[in-house]
Amino acid sequence: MEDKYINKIAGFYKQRRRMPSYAEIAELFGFGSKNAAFKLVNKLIDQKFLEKDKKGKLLPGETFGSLKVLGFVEAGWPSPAEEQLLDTMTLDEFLISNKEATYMLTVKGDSMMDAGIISGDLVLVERTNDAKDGNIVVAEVDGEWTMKYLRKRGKEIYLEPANKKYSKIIPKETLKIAAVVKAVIRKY
Amino acid sequence: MEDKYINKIAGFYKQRRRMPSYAEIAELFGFGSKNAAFKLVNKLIDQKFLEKDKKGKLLPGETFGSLKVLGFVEAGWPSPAEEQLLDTMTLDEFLISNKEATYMLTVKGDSMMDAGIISGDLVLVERTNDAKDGNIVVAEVDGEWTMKYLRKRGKEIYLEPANKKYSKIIPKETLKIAAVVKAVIRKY
DNA sequence: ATTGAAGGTGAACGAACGTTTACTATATAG
DNA sequence: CTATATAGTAAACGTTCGTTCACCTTCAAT
Repeated sequence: MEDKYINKIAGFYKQRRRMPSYAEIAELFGFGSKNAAFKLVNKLIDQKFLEKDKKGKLLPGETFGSLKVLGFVEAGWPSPAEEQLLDTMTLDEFLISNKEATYMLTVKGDSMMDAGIISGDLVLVERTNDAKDGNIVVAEVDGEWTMKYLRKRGKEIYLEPANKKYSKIIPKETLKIAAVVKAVIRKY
Repeated sequence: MEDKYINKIAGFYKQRRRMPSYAEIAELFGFGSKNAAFKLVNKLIDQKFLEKDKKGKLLPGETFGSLKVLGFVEAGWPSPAEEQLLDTMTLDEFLISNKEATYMLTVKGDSMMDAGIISGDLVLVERTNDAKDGNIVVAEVDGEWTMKYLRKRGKEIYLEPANKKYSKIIPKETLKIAAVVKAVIRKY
């Protein structure tokens, strides 16, 4: 019932990238008075769709721009009543810890196939200097750029594909690690 | 140089989930005057870090909460100068078209392994009624919930795993498709 | 029939808003 | 040295802000 209210406000937020003022909410719903908007908003706050600053500014509530997270659905799909209890989250916060240093790039080739990374996938990588053994890294080895597992065996450092077809790469001259892979994303 | 300015403003935005006013920006940097903030902001707008409403309200600029998107790094890592030219995007917008109907759930089992979906992965699914042949779907078949390829061969409808170890599932009684998989996410 | 929420209008409040103008100090360039 | 741009203060502007109060319907419960 109240869904169409949040939808309109969420629409405003999506388009304008900020929350509307009370006057704007009133206009949005065709109210003649800001007070009507004010009362509406207070109800939506009770229902956790919106939040308010200590300065009175509106904020998107918890269930606003966020995803519903299910465990696995062996028990069947949750009913609307159960949905209220679901955890929520935003993808950006979940996947990205350091925005400044995070990049997205496209995967080519099949050398990481056994790790579930296939050609066309997107990877989120973070520029960092402390790549650890076992991390998947983007690196420049002897002048060529690749994405492989990083292996450290004592002093020996080399790269290893996740595909039996290929063999490990031991740097002859230089091995420069540019970034480590934080997440893989495949979109259909 | 100017980085610390955006960082502070971005910090405010992250914490408070809205943009600061000029008075708040002034306070943030220890300015005694709103005008100092005003001038600062105009410079940051020139540099595309911020944007402004027609009402004068501040908005996060294009390079604000968004990811830098690289092609593939065969050409090496972009220099700071080249970075300015990179495309940017937010994950949420990229992955989610219909927030209301999108859920995230955890994958169990290895039946979709050959499609690059392994146990522990997260999948973004969208509740919909028009699943097409070839889609990966979350479905209830004869009372059990699974995630498989959907196959339609004329009138015949069945589910097919992406793993040679398993064989296709032809529903004896009921096949209820709850959602189709839109994206796969694996976090390290 | 009376009461009492709900849901709306309309006006008013002080405070905060974005913006402008005028002025000062401090560098930097010619 | 002088001119000029830069970065800041300070005060004032009209507007919009969130909020409140008084009032009017409509409709359901008592």
